[in-house]
Amino acid sequence: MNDFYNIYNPRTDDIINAFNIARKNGYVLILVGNFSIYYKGRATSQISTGDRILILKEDGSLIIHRPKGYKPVNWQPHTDRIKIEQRNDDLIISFIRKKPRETVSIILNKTYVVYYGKLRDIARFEMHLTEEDLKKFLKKHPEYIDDGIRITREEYDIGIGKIDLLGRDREGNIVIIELKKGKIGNTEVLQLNRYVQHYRKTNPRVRGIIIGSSITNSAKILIENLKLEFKRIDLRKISTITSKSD
Amino acid sequence: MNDFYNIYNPRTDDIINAFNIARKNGYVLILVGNFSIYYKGRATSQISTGDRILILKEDGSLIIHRPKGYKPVNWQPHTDRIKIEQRNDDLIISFIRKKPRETVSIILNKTYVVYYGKLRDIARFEMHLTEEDLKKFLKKHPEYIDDGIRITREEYDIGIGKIDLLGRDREGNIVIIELKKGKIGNTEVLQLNRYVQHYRKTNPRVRGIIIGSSITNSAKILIENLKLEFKRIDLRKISTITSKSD
DNA sequence: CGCTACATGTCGTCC
DNA sequence: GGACGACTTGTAGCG
Repeated sequence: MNDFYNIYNPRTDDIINAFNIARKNGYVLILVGNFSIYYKGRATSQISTGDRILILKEDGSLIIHRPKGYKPVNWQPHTDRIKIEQRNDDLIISFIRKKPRETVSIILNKTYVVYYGKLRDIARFEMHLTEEDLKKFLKKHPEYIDDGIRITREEYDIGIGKIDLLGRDREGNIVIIELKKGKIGNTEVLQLNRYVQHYRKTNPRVRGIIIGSSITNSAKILIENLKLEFKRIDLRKISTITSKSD
Repeated sequence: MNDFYNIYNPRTDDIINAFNIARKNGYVLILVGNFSIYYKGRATSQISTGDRILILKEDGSLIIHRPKGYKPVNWQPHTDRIKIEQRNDDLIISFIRKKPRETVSIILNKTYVVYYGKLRDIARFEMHLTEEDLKKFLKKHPEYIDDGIRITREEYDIGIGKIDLLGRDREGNIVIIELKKGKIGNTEVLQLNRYVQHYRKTNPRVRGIIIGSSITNSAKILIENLKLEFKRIDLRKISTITSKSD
């Protein structure tokens, strides 16, 4: 990282300059300062002055953090335009997004430090133990779902939604399988039931199986009422098998 | 902000020191450097070296950002323990969370800058145009839902979920109202239907009304099939009324 | 662009 | 602590 600039207690000019240079060159800019924030868009929000961290990334994503909490207090997944205004002693910076129309504005009271520079990161991010992995595993090993099940389709779009895995059991029943990595709740059961109902309109021989690592009591009752099935499968336990056989 | 420390091209000792001081004093720490990341927990992930920004907040929340994108590449909503190891020339820092058991580890290749200090922010965050606001408005002005509706309950827990607003119309029907600030999809319709079914088990005279600013085609069809109602209400348009009458 | 469903979702809130 | 639903959810994937 050759180009990296850092300004302590920057003057208003310095801050404006920093934003302009960062935007022009595709730099990441970090500002730590004391400011208030106003948001207007799908919702509205406001917060008076406090010490916060602002990050403006090279692609225009904006994240503002308070000293506590995982989530940013305000943000913008993408900013199309930045407007900087000087009003008396204040510096007002507005981050504008076009769709949906949303604006995050900050009124800078005091800026402790601004720094900006080119960050280089071309690495590929890899994640595992996702629902996708579970699906791939069960497609290869349907016997973990139930004996005699054959998978015929994957991510099958039936117009009203997508079926994770579709198959047949050895009695010739259609088997609709809904996967969840984690715990099953009512929402997930209803999602499966909707697909099952869709098939049962034309064919009564339909089974619906929901797969997850656990289930809530309420969902368990719902499953029984709707004549569906639950199968407990923990992806983390299976992962050892996967790494061996794959 | 009196205590604010900043180290360029810090040595390994400096980095260890910075983390220790930050943790001890409840400081926020920001590190910009080149490092790889490993995550193991509910899922697993890995990414090789690249320039990234790490923020460790005073409450132990950890956020690691790449130079692009709104979302952090890795994170930890809370870290219970930080383990720092020196292995050859590498510095390995692990952020450990107990429940769920998850670990984010970084292997530092190069650290450009570390800074840490006390950030003070006691302001209250205020948000409006939320579903909560919509609910309050409609409780006061049920005529916006339909003529002759009287609201009797709010956030009414019926065991299988919570009904946003419960009321009666002038024909004596029970009216179950589900609110959404934004667009209605199938999930929301099914949620409402579940509550309606629950009531219809003992009483056939039940109406279900779902309120939102718009609706997907698929959800519209589903609503008709299930004999439910959709009412378009845009909170942003209503907000002018609210500000006048409230 | 609309729609659907995932996510290490996180987070509040109520039981 | 578990369950449930909102969220400025964001984001990918598909038609």
